[in-house]
Amino acid sequence: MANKTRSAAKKPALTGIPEPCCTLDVEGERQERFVSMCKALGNPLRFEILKFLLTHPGCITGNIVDHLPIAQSTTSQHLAVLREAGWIQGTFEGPATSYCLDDENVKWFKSIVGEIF
Amino acid sequence: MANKTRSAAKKPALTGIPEPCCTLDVEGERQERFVSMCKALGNPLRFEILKFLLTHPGCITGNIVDHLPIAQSTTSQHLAVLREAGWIQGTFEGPATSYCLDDENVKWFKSIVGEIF
DNA sequence: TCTCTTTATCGTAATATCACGATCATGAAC
DNA sequence: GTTCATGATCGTGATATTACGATAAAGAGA
Repeated sequence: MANKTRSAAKKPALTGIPEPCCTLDVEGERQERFVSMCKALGNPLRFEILKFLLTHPGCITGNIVDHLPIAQSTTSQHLAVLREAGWIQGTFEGPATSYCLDDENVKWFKSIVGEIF
Repeated sequence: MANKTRSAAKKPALTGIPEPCCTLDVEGERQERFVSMCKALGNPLRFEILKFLLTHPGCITGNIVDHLPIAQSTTSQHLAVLREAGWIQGTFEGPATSYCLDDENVKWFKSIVGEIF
Protein backbone atom coordinates (compact mmCIF):
# COMPACT_ATOMS: atom_id res chain seq x y z
CA MET A 1 0.00 0.00 0.00
CA ALA A 2 1.49 3.34 -1.04
CA ASN A 3 -0.21 5.41 -3.71
CA LYS A 4 -2.25 8.44 -2.94
CA THR A 5 -1.86 12.07 -3.84
CA ARG A 6 -0.72 13.76 -0.70
CA SER A 7 2.43 11.99 0.36
CA ALA A 8 3.34 10.90 -3.13
CA ALA A 9 3.60 14.50 -4.24
CA LYS A 10 5.40 15.73 -1.13
CA LYS A 11 8.68 15.01 0.47
CA PRO A 12 8.74 12.15 2.95
CA ALA A 13 7.75 13.03 6.50
CA LEU A 14 10.58 13.98 8.83
CA THR A 15 9.99 10.81 10.74
CA GLY A 16 9.28 7.96 8.34
CA ILE A 17 7.06 5.07 9.32
CA PRO A 18 8.70 3.52 12.37
CA GLU A 19 9.72 -0.11 12.52
CA PRO A 20 7.01 -2.51 13.62
CA CYS A 21 7.29 -3.66 17.20
CA CYS A 22 5.71 -7.00 16.39
CA THR A 23 3.95 -8.92 13.67
CA LEU A 24 0.40 -10.03 13.11
CA ASP A 25 -0.36 -12.93 10.85
CA VAL A 26 -3.76 -11.87 9.56
CA GLU A 27 -3.60 -11.14 5.86
CA GLY A 28 -5.40 -11.56 2.57
CA GLU A 29 -8.28 -13.94 2.54
CA ARG A 30 -8.32 -14.59 6.27
CA GLN A 31 -8.45 -10.85 6.88
CA GLU A 32 -11.27 -10.34 4.38
CA ARG A 33 -13.24 -13.13 5.93
CA PHE A 34 -12.78 -11.75 9.42
CA VAL A 35 -13.72 -8.21 8.37
CA SER A 36 -16.79 -9.53 6.60
CA MET A 37 -17.88 -11.37 9.74
CA CYS A 38 -17.40 -8.21 11.80
CA LYS A 39 -19.39 -6.19 9.29
CA ALA A 40 -22.25 -8.68 9.39
CA LEU A 41 -22.27 -8.55 13.17
CA GLY A 42 -22.10 -4.77 13.16
CA ASN A 43 -25.83 -4.28 12.78
CA PRO A 44 -28.20 -4.29 15.76
CA LEU A 45 -30.86 -6.44 14.14
CA ARG A 46 -28.38 -8.98 12.86
CA PHE A 47 -26.79 -9.22 16.26
CA GLU A 48 -30.25 -9.73 17.71
CA ILE A 49 -30.84 -12.55 15.22
CA LEU A 50 -27.58 -14.19 16.16
CA LYS A 51 -28.40 -13.88 19.83
CA PHE A 52 -31.81 -15.39 19.20
CA LEU A 53 -30.36 -18.31 17.29
CA LEU A 54 -27.84 -18.86 20.04
CA THR A 55 -30.60 -19.27 22.58
CA HIS A 56 -33.04 -20.90 20.14
CA PRO A 57 -30.98 -23.16 17.88
CA GLY A 58 -32.84 -24.68 14.96
CA CYS A 59 -35.50 -22.00 14.79
CA ILE A 60 -37.18 -21.30 11.48
CA THR A 61 -37.34 -17.95 9.72
CA GLY A 62 -40.87 -17.31 10.94
CA ASN A 63 -39.83 -17.52 14.58
CA ILE A 64 -37.15 -14.95 13.94
CA VAL A 65 -39.57 -12.70 12.05
CA ASP A 66 -41.96 -12.90 15.01
CA HIS A 67 -39.16 -11.90 17.33
CA LEU A 68 -38.02 -8.85 15.38
CA PRO A 69 -39.80 -5.53 14.74
CA ILE A 70 -39.12 -5.64 10.99
CA ALA A 71 -40.79 -7.11 7.93
CA GLN A 72 -40.30 -10.67 6.74
CA SER A 73 -38.45 -9.60 3.62
CA THR A 74 -36.01 -7.50 5.61
CA THR A 75 -35.41 -10.32 8.04
CA SER A 76 -34.73 -12.65 5.15
CA GLN A 77 -32.15 -10.21 3.80
CA HIS A 78 -30.40 -10.02 7.13
CA LEU A 79 -30.37 -13.80 7.34
CA ALA A 80 -28.73 -13.88 3.92
CA VAL A 81 -26.02 -11.50 5.10
CA LEU A 82 -25.33 -13.66 8.15
CA ARG A 83 -25.32 -16.77 5.97
CA GLU A 84 -22.90 -15.30 3.43
CA ALA A 85 -20.61 -14.11 6.20
CA GLY A 86 -20.55 -17.62 7.61
CA TRP A 87 -22.27 -16.95 10.92
CA ILE A 88 -25.25 -19.22 10.33
CA GLN A 89 -26.36 -22.19 8.29
CA GLY A 90 -29.85 -22.78 6.95
CA THR A 91 -31.34 -26.18 6.20
CA PHE A 92 -34.62 -26.72 4.43
CA GLU A 93 -37.30 -28.39 6.49
CA GLY A 94 -40.19 -28.79 4.14
CA PRO A 95 -41.25 -25.31 3.11
CA ALA A 96 -39.50 -23.73 6.06
CA THR A 97 -35.84 -23.02 6.68
CA SER A 98 -34.24 -23.94 9.96
CA TYR A 99 -31.26 -21.90 11.07
CA CYS A 100 -28.33 -22.66 13.35
CA LEU A 101 -25.07 -21.00 14.16
CA ASP A 102 -22.20 -22.22 12.02
CA ASP A 103 -20.16 -23.54 14.93
CA GLU A 104 -16.97 -24.01 12.99
CA ASN A 105 -16.89 -20.44 11.72
CA VAL A 106 -17.90 -19.08 15.10
CA LYS A 107 -14.99 -20.96 16.61
CA TRP A 108 -12.71 -19.59 13.93
CA PHE A 109 -13.88 -16.03 14.65
CA LYS A 110 -13.18 -16.45 18.33
CA SER A 111 -9.74 -17.80 17.64
CA ILE A 112 -8.88 -14.89 15.39
CA VAL A 113 -10.06 -12.39 17.99
CA GLY A 114 -7.88 -14.15 20.51
CA GLU A 115 -4.96 -14.10 18.13
CA ILE A 116 -5.25 -10.51 17.04
CA PHE A 117 -5.40 -8.26 20.02
CA MET B 1 -39.99 -6.80 20.21
CA ALA B 2 -43.24 -7.68 18.43
CA ASN B 3 -44.85 -5.19 16.08
CA LYS B 4 -44.74 -5.57 12.35
CA THR B 5 -47.41 -6.13 9.72
CA ARG B 6 -47.10 -9.72 8.66
CA SER B 7 -47.47 -11.77 11.79
CA ALA B 8 -49.57 -9.20 13.59
CA ALA B 9 -52.26 -9.45 10.93
CA LYS B 10 -52.16 -13.23 10.70
CA LYS B 11 -52.91 -15.99 13.07
CA PRO B 12 -50.00 -17.23 15.18
CA ALA B 13 -47.73 -19.78 13.53
CA LEU B 14 -48.53 -23.40 14.18
CA THR B 15 -45.36 -23.72 16.16
CA GLY B 16 -44.87 -20.67 18.36
CA ILE B 17 -41.41 -19.45 19.29
CA PRO B 18 -39.78 -22.33 21.16
CA GLU B 19 -38.42 -21.98 24.64
CA PRO B 20 -34.84 -20.74 24.87
CA CYS B 21 -32.30 -23.45 25.55
CA CYS B 22 -30.02 -21.03 27.42
CA THR B 23 -29.55 -17.39 28.23
CA LEU B 24 -27.13 -14.73 27.10
CA ASP B 25 -26.44 -11.72 29.23
CA VAL B 26 -25.69 -9.17 26.54
CA GLU B 27 -28.33 -6.48 26.47
CA GLY B 28 -28.94 -2.77 26.14
CA GLU B 29 -25.93 -0.57 26.35
CA ARG B 30 -23.39 -3.37 26.42
CA GLN B 31 -24.93 -4.82 23.29
CA GLU B 32 -24.96 -1.46 21.50
CA ARG B 33 -21.36 -0.88 22.40
CA PHE B 34 -20.33 -4.29 21.16
CA VAL B 35 -22.24 -3.92 17.89
CA SER B 36 -20.70 -0.51 17.36
CA MET B 37 -17.21 -1.94 17.83
CA CYS B 38 -17.99 -4.71 15.34
CA LYS B 39 -19.31 -2.21 12.85
CA ALA B 40 -16.19 -0.08 13.15
CA LEU B 41 -14.02 -3.14 12.60
CA GLY B 42 -16.14 -4.26 9.66
CA ASN B 43 -14.35 -2.10 7.13
CA PRO B 44 -11.17 -3.24 5.41
CA LEU B 45 -9.35 0.06 5.77
CA ARG B 46 -10.24 0.48 9.40
CA PHE B 47 -9.10 -3.03 10.13
CA GLU B 48 -5.88 -2.22 8.35
CA ILE B 49 -5.47 0.86 10.52
CA LEU B 50 -6.03 -1.16 13.65
CA LYS B 51 -3.54 -3.76 12.51
CA PHE B 52 -1.04 -1.03 11.76
CA LEU B 53 -1.49 0.54 15.18
CA LEU B 54 -1.11 -2.85 16.80
CA THR B 55 2.29 -3.31 15.19
CA HIS B 56 3.20 0.38 15.34
CA PRO B 57 1.85 1.73 18.61
CA GLY B 58 2.08 5.47 19.06
CA CYS B 59 2.17 6.27 15.37
CA ILE B 60 0.89 9.62 14.20
CA THR B 61 -1.83 10.20 11.65
CA GLY B 62 0.67 10.94 8.91
CA ASN B 63 2.27 7.51 9.27
CA ILE B 64 -1.09 5.89 8.85
CA VAL B 65 -1.91 8.07 5.86
CA ASP B 66 1.38 7.02 4.27
CA HIS B 67 0.49 3.40 4.86
CA LEU B 68 -2.98 3.53 3.29
CA PRO B 69 -4.05 4.08 -0.32
CA ILE B 70 -6.59 6.76 0.60
CA ALA B 71 -6.61 10.50 1.13
CA GLN B 72 -5.66 12.15 4.39
CA SER B 73 -9.18 13.41 5.02
CA THR B 74 -10.64 9.95 4.55
CA THR B 75 -8.07 8.45 6.87
CA SER B 76 -8.93 11.05 9.47
CA GLN B 77 -12.59 10.10 9.19
CA HIS B 78 -11.82 6.43 9.69
CA LEU B 79 -9.70 7.28 12.70
CA ALA B 80 -12.65 9.18 14.13
CA VAL B 81 -14.89 6.14 13.69
CA LEU B 82 -12.38 3.93 15.46
CA ARG B 83 -12.00 6.52 18.21
CA GLU B 84 -15.73 6.87 18.75
CA ALA B 85 -16.16 3.10 18.82
CA GLY B 86 -13.49 2.90 21.51
CA TRP B 87 -10.86 0.98 19.58
CA ILE B 88 -8.18 3.66 19.72
CA GLN B 89 -7.11 6.71 21.64
CA GLY B 90 -5.41 9.78 20.22
CA THR B 91 -3.14 12.10 22.13
CA PHE B 92 -1.88 15.42 20.83
CA GLU B 93 1.86 15.64 20.35
CA GLY B 94 2.44 19.18 19.23
CA PRO B 95 0.63 19.60 15.92
CA ALA B 96 0.43 15.86 15.39
CA THR B 97 -1.81 13.23 16.92
CA SER B 98 -0.38 10.00 18.23
CA TYR B 99 -2.64 6.98 18.23
CA CYS B 100 -2.69 3.81 20.29
CA LEU B 101 -5.10 0.97 20.82
CA ASP B 102 -7.44 1.49 23.73
CA ASP B 103 -6.30 -1.55 25.64
CA GLU B 104 -9.13 -1.56 28.11
CA ASN B 105 -11.82 -1.57 25.46
CA VAL B 106 -9.95 -4.11 23.38
CA LYS B 107 -9.85 -6.35 26.41
CA TRP B 108 -13.54 -5.79 26.97
CA PHE B 109 -14.30 -6.71 23.36
CA LYS B 110 -12.35 -9.93 23.68
CA SER B 111 -14.12 -10.83 26.86
CA ILE B 112 -17.53 -10.29 25.29
CA VAL B 113 -16.61 -12.43 22.31
CA GLY B 114 -15.51 -15.12 24.70
CA GLU B 115 -18.72 -14.79 26.65
CA ILE B 116 -21.11 -14.74 23.73
CA PHE B 117 -20.42 -17.71 21.54
C1' DT C 1 4.92 37.69 12.89
C1' DC C 2 4.99 34.61 9.06
C1' DT C 3 5.49 30.15 7.35
C1' DC C 4 5.38 25.30 7.45
C1' DT C 5 3.67 20.98 9.14
C1' DT C 6 0.07 18.39 10.75
C1' DT C 7 -4.57 16.96 11.26
C1' DA C 8 -9.47 17.71 11.80
C1' DT C 9 -13.61 19.32 9.70
C1' DC C 10 -16.70 20.92 5.91
C1' DG C 11 -19.21 20.39 1.68
C1' DT C 12 -20.31 17.13 -1.78
C1' DA C 13 -20.80 13.37 -5.02
C1' DA C 14 -20.95 8.35 -5.65
C1' DT C 15 -22.13 4.17 -3.73
C1' DA C 16 -23.94 0.89 -0.38
C1' DT C 17 -27.16 -0.37 3.09
C1' DC C 18 -31.64 -0.92 4.95
C1' DA C 19 -36.45 -1.14 4.86
C1' DC C 20 -40.77 -1.97 2.67
C1' DG C 21 -44.56 -4.25 -0.17
C1' DA C 22 -45.25 -7.26 -3.96
C1' DT C 23 -44.14 -11.23 -6.24
C1' DC C 24 -42.31 -15.78 -7.02
C1' DA C 25 -40.94 -20.61 -5.77
C1' DT C 26 -41.48 -24.68 -3.17
C1' DG C 27 -43.28 -28.12 -0.23
C1' DA C 28 -47.29 -29.93 2.45
C1' DA C 29 -52.16 -30.96 3.01
C1' DC C 30 -56.41 -31.66 1.18
C1' DG D 1 -54.56 -30.35 -9.17
C1' DT D 2 -55.68 -26.55 -5.76
C1' DT D 3 -54.84 -24.19 -1.80
C1' DC D 4 -52.13 -22.69 1.95
C1' DA D 5 -47.95 -21.80 4.61
C1' DT D 6 -43.31 -20.44 4.32
C1' DG D 7 -39.52 -17.86 2.92
C1' DA D 8 -36.49 -16.05 -0.75
C1' DT D 9 -36.07 -12.55 -4.25
C1' DC D 10 -37.28 -8.29 -6.88
C1' DG D 11 -38.00 -3.39 -7.39
C1' DT D 12 -38.00 0.88 -4.89
C1' DG D 13 -37.18 4.76 -1.99
C1' DA D 14 -34.87 6.66 2.13
C1' DT D 15 -30.82 6.92 4.60
C1' DA D 16 -25.93 6.05 5.72
C1' DT D 17 -21.29 5.29 4.37
C1' DT D 18 -17.22 6.28 1.85
C1' DA D 19 -14.39 9.02 -0.76
C1' DC D 20 -12.49 13.35 -2.34
C1' DG D 21 -10.60 18.26 -2.40
C1' DA D 22 -10.75 22.48 0.01
C1' DT D 23 -10.52 24.82 4.15
C1' DA D 24 -9.66 25.71 8.96
C1' DA D 25 -7.15 25.31 13.39
C1' DA D 26 -3.11 24.95 16.06
C1' DG D 27 1.64 24.00 17.37
C1' DA D 28 6.72 24.60 16.00
C1' DG D 29 10.35 27.12 14.16
C1' DA D 30 12.49 30.91 11.45
